[in-house]
Amino acid sequence: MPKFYITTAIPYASQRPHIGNTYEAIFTDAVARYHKLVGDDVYFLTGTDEHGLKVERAAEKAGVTPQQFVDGVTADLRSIWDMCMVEYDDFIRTTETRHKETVKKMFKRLFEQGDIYKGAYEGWYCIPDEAFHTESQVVKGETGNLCPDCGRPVEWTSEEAYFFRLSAYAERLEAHIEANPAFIQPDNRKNEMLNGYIKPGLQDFCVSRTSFKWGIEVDFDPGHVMYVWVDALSNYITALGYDPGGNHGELFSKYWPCDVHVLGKDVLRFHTLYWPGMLMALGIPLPKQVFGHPWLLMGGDKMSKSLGNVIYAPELIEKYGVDCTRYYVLREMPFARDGSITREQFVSRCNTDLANDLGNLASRSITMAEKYFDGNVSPETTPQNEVLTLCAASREQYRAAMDKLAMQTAVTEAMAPIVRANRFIDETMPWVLAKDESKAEDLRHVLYTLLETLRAASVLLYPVMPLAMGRLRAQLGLPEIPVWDEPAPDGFSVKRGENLFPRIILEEAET
RNA sequence: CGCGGGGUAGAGCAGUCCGGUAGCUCGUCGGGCUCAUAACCCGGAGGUCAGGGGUUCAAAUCCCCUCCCCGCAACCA
Repeated sequence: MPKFYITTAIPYASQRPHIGNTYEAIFTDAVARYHKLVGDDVYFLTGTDEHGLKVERAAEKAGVTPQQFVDGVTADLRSIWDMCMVEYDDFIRTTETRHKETVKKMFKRLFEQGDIYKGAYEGWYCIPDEAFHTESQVVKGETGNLCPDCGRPVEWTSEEAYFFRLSAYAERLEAHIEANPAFIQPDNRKNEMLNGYIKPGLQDFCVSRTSFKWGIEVDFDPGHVMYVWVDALSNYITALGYDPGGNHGELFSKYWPCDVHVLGKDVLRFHTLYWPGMLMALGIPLPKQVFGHPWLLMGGDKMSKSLGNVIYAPELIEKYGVDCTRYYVLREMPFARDGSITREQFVSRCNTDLANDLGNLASRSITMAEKYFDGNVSPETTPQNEVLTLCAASREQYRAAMDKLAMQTAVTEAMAPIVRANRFIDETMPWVLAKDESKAEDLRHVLYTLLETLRAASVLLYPVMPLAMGRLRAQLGLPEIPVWDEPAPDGFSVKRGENLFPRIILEEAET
């Protein structure tokens, strides 16, 4: 049984995750569920990045300790992941002892072997805010540069800091990226990494600070705490029981290297340059693939608090259900280009695809099966027709797309037979066949075709909508959880239940 | 000369790599059906494919130029 290790990036625990962040977890979950479906030994890791200045500040503002603060954010995040039916195997928090202890050892080892060195971090420093800003961040004022946060003057300041010697790995990184076309996905991002960062000259990056306290201590140099990269990125191996001394846990030996790191396009750089650089330094194999997914935009705009256009998953789930929410983001997000969500688009997509096409097909098919055959549809011979041929084709297309992480294509392929089957009903007119007793076997063939189409779809769409597909399968008289090679049954014994996807009525006030 | 992504029917998009009667979804108009969640099925209208020039028998698609929009600052994936 092939193993499949997949991760999300770990969201920063400074605030509640919105639907865009949540999309990443849902996407990763769907991929993980797909791999379980086809029989892989899947390990799915997610978690939270809980250190750093912003958390320290947010906690202060909230009047709680940083630990109390991240405890709250992480609990909320986990409840959102649960509502979204994101079923991870492990959840790592960077404030956990198991993580911190390993990271300290890693940091020390990297320092001892010369991959981490002490230097100076320079930048524009805002004294009242106690924060550094880069040249591009500061606001140009009449009397000098100003803090982008508070508007007060900033000073060019230097601070002692440790750096990771990424420059030493530039050639190896470039060679690896060139030699492994699948390493960076989507493809166009590969050139961006090569041309935008490696070729102009890779800079060493800062891995410690002395200007804030909320971080993992550099134990051989009190006063320094780790700054994001070594701390956060290493979660992918600390969670598996990696040991810088070589005494790895069972999970690490079994699941590393990672099959795919799923993350947002904005942090692709850190995962394709910084992280591999660190792994090379530690002598660990690189992840097989890093996928930088596009962003979910609110209409055409970036989702942001300041624009006040942020949507959170719980709100959608409470109103429209977990299946619609998952379906929307997975169906709507392209592979390489930003997707979009608005309430109108959401409602339209769910009504059209789920209520009108899929839900209604289930409803009319199962109702007819009960009406004409008391729910037992067992034809004497197995029908063969265009619809069933399409089912087989869609299954292959779906699989090919899923293996490439082309979720939108996979979902669209899975839905194709549903649309075809609705037409099939009009073509065959089962209500006419039902009036002629000599056509009973024909009628059975029609209904079997419809039910079998629904069964096939329930398998493909299970990773996307586990709850609704489980319900559909129950109505079809099938086990709730499908397997990829589930054979088409000789006959169906169905029982109608609640409508799977009630139509959503969008009220004026909600738009 | 900063980098990148876009500009195709009212809306959202595919097609552009590998030139050959312009396609999908939604909306709209007309028709059909009655098994179904006012759902489903069929048909119509609607586009000088941002603009200009070039190559070609033929360009949304290849080449050159111009214009416009969106990211690359921030909370943020």
